[in-house]
Amino acid sequence: MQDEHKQRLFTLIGAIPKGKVAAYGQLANLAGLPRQARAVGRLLKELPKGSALPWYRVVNSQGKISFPCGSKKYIEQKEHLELEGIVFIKDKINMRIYQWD
DNA sequence: AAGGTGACTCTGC
DNA sequence: CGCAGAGCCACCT
Repeated sequence: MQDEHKQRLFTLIGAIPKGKVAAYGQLANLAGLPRQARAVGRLLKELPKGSALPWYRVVNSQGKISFPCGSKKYIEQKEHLELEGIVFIKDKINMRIYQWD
């Protein structure tokens, strides 16, 4: 993946408003990378743990967290989101309401 | 160089 | 709502 695209993704993710979320595929599209939702996931995976990027505002298209329910990562992400006012129902959120745009 | 993998997504039952 | 199957595609072996 090109550096240019990585930069665009970083910028986009950093631009997600507090209290809103974006799907992997959505970000890929906005960055000019159609059909590369997985690339977004890879990028987030390689982030340093102390990154300032709001990686937790990225969920899958179903409005669910892409980690095994109950895992440490899962809980960490969920807490961040709830702290911003996002409400979980049955381990998922209402994308109609929270999706960025 | 061929095959496996996965922070994905869509469709259908 | 849940599970399965099938695309999809950059990376790693």
